Amino acid sequence: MNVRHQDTRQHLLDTGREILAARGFSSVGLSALLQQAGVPKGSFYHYFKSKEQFGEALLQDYFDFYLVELEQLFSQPQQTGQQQLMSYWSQWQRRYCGPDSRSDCLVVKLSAEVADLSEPMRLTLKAGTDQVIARITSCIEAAVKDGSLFCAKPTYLATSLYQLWLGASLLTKLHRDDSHMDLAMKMTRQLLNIA
Amino acid sequence: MNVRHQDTRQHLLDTGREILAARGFSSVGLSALLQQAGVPKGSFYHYFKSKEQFGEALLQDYFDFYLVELEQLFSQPQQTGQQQLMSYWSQWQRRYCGPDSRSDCLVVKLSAEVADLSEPMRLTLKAGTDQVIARITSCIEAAVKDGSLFCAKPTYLATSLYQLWLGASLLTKLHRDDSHMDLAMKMTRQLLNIA
DNA sequence: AAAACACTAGACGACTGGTCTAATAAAAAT
DNA sequence: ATTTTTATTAGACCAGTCGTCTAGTGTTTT
Repeated sequence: MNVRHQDTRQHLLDTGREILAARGFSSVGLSALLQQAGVPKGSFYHYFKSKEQFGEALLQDYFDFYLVELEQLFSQPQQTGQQQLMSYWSQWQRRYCGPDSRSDCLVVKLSAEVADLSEPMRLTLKAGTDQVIARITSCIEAAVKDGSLFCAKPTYLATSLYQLWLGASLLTKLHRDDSHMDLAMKMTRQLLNIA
Repeated sequence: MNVRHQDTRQHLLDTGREILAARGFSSVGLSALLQQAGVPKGSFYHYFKSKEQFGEALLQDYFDFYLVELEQLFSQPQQTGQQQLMSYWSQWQRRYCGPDSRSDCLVVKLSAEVADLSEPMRLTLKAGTDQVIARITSCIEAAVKDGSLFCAKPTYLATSLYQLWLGASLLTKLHRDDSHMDLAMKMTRQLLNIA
């Protein structure tokens, strides 16, 4: 395994994430990607066997990163489970607001477009979101155990909250303001019984 | 205003809605649309000045139709406000399930893709969803008045529910099963305090 | 009967799409 | 040092993109 090989490959994935998060999958051509990455066009098919497989790898890479980040957030020992949970939603809220309106959540940006377009990409998104929800669920369970939260069905709560924030993010893309994120936060507090 | 003029134009919009709901905006070429509609290419630019403006008209047409449907649902005098509301979510649930997996909700399908691509289309989607949420809100208000529902902030509730169902629909596109719709329905009942 | 208008036909241009083959550069092996 | 193998790139390729344009067909209106 050449190190430069991995470098270029990762560089393409990083650049791709940036562009796809802003412009979607179909409307981004390989030439745009390669030009921005500074990689010659001929090289692409050396690193990926197709654009679709590139998208799949990119999503996988995204979730790998996302889940590590989530793990860090949910394993702060000095915080209660409830606090850990809330810092996740706060982070989501923060990222989707402000003037840098471009969201970087690939789930929001690509799910609808890609689900009917590519089975491998759809399955990667499905597996990734399942893992995220599962991790949120286990954080809720921990919060119940440490007494910082009451919840009869952690799975349901985690899934519903994730649904809520996805929908709110979609509407934020239409509105370009904080209102839907703010409301999602309000509703989240309510569902978690936080005064 | 020629009647045949409106016919062909409407036929293009109908065909477009079908195709865009399945394949998105960017990945659908005019030729595919025109071929399926049986309309020659030369005609397209007589009715619409660009693909973008076509998309805008299509979304407007979609919301016009959707809001009429919603109005019918919410003006059944023999039903309580709560029942009217629930039949809306039931309809949403029904449409997104079953083996005909292709959802026909353009908000779910196009919002993320189009928001960063076309300002006119983004604004049409924004205005449309705002109207839908407003109509749901007024249904909730009616339900509060007729005593079939208790709710302190109808706007918040309507928006949150819409967010929830949007997110659930997105995940349904990834999963291709009923689970997320079922859960959204459970959570909806809970939020409306229905036993 | 003529002039005006509404609509259709599809070739065309300039360009971009993803993909692949053939050539080069680098590394390993002899 | 020379061959063999591998890693990487240049650019051709053609089908497809959106949008334009001219020529022609109908249909009204005058």
